[in-house]
Amino acid sequence: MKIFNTLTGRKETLAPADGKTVRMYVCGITPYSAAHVGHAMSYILFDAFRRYLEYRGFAVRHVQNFTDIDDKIIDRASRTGEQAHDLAERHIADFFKEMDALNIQRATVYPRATQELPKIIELIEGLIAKSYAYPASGDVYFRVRKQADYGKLSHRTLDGMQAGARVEPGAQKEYPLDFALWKAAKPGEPQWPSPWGPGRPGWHIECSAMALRHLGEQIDIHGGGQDLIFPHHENEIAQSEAFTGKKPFAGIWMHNGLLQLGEEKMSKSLGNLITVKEALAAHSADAIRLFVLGAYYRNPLKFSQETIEAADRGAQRLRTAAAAISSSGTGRGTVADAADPAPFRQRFLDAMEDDFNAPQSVAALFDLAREINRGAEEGKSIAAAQAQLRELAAVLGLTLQERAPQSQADIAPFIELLLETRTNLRSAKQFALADAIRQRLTDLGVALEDGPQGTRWRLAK
RNA sequence: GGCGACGUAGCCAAGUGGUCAAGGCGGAGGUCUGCAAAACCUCUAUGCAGCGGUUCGAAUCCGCUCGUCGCCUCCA
Repeated sequence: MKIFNTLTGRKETLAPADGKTVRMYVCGITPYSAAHVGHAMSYILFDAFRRYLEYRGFAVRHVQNFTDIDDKIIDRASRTGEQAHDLAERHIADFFKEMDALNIQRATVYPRATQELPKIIELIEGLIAKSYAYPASGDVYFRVRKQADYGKLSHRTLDGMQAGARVEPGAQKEYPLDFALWKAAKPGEPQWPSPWGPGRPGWHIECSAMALRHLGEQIDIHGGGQDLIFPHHENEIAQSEAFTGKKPFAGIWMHNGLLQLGEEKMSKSLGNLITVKEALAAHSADAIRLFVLGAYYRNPLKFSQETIEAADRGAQRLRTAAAAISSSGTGRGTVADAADPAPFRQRFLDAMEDDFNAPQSVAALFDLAREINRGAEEGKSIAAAQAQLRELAAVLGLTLQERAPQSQADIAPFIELLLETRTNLRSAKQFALADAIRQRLTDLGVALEDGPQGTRWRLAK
């Protein structure tokens, strides 16, 4: 499988060291507020990527962090009067709930920054010992100029960055672009003891520590949104490679494009967001996943009401095909052969192998759906094709389940009673009454479809 | 100011040197149906922001112009 590597700017073959286990680190969230669809996009993409790797026989060790201590959390907590820790844990719990609802597989490990202090301190000490870092009044900074290849991921130079630097040079820094590994605690802030006094880790060091501790010194894939390339991932490389002396820290750097709402990226700081919770209230997980996977992961994607609704209908189309019944079941069909899913599977795989081109894989699924529907009309056997559709859809994390299964079980007998009555009315050519029942059910979100084998119903959306 | 992307049909979005420019949604017509829905069939970009250039051949490579976005500060 070939994957585009941000570091080299080329597609490269994914080849885990032991040939079997892919060690993948994906940057997680800072849990100070609700997750939005942009986060969902990133995690849906990496989830589908992981599912595909597993489908192809790789084992995946997937680590995703929580930055559960940082300025924003402290800030938010001080305003609400909540403990920083409680605030973070509350959002982490919500995050899990929402990711589960999106059918995102749990990572192997979810380390939290606040639970990795020993490793973080070990790293900082090591960097100081090698003079890659220096303490200054309780802070510790990374010496950016000490590393000749600093900037290689984001393809920048120190001079270029200084030109338009908006960073105000900290008084303690030797050089304006040096970044904090450790921040001295201000009064009242959460703090941990360290050789440089009480304080807390800087943003970037936690990820290096967690990756090193949970995956090893050299990992296969490091992923996240494109907005993390600089400074976050650049700094992670700097720290990790300086500490271990081994390059590359990550074999492939994989970055997803950002979700735009209107003409700007959806982000917490801009406040133009739709939360995952809101999205899930109105749309199925399949629809949200289809929306995300319908675009190439490295390109920006525009979110709009119209687009997500298109995904709703697309998801329904796939479900309908997966549940279709061949007309041969009625004895009408005469064709003995079966719909052949093999070419569609091949297209699906070829697309995924070439830099995880999910939109082309999705297109193959839609074409397979058409093949199934056509086969059903012609009375072909479609069971194998439907099994293939479900299997490949599952690789993308699509369930093809109708929504609201639990309430469906409860209301099913009542709906069926109504359908029975309506069927009798239709037999008696009482169409006005029959249509009235159908209309009322439609208004309540129950869609009816009259077919040669009787009336089928489903919950709409 | 520096760096990096992008601009493909009404909308979303693949394609990135050579049979027909994927797929979804929407729209038009048709088949089926008591009607509807679903499904199926046909159609919906002689053209890929604009202008030059390279090439036997370009949406696809190069240059310029216009427009949009991202990063350079927290951010998936």
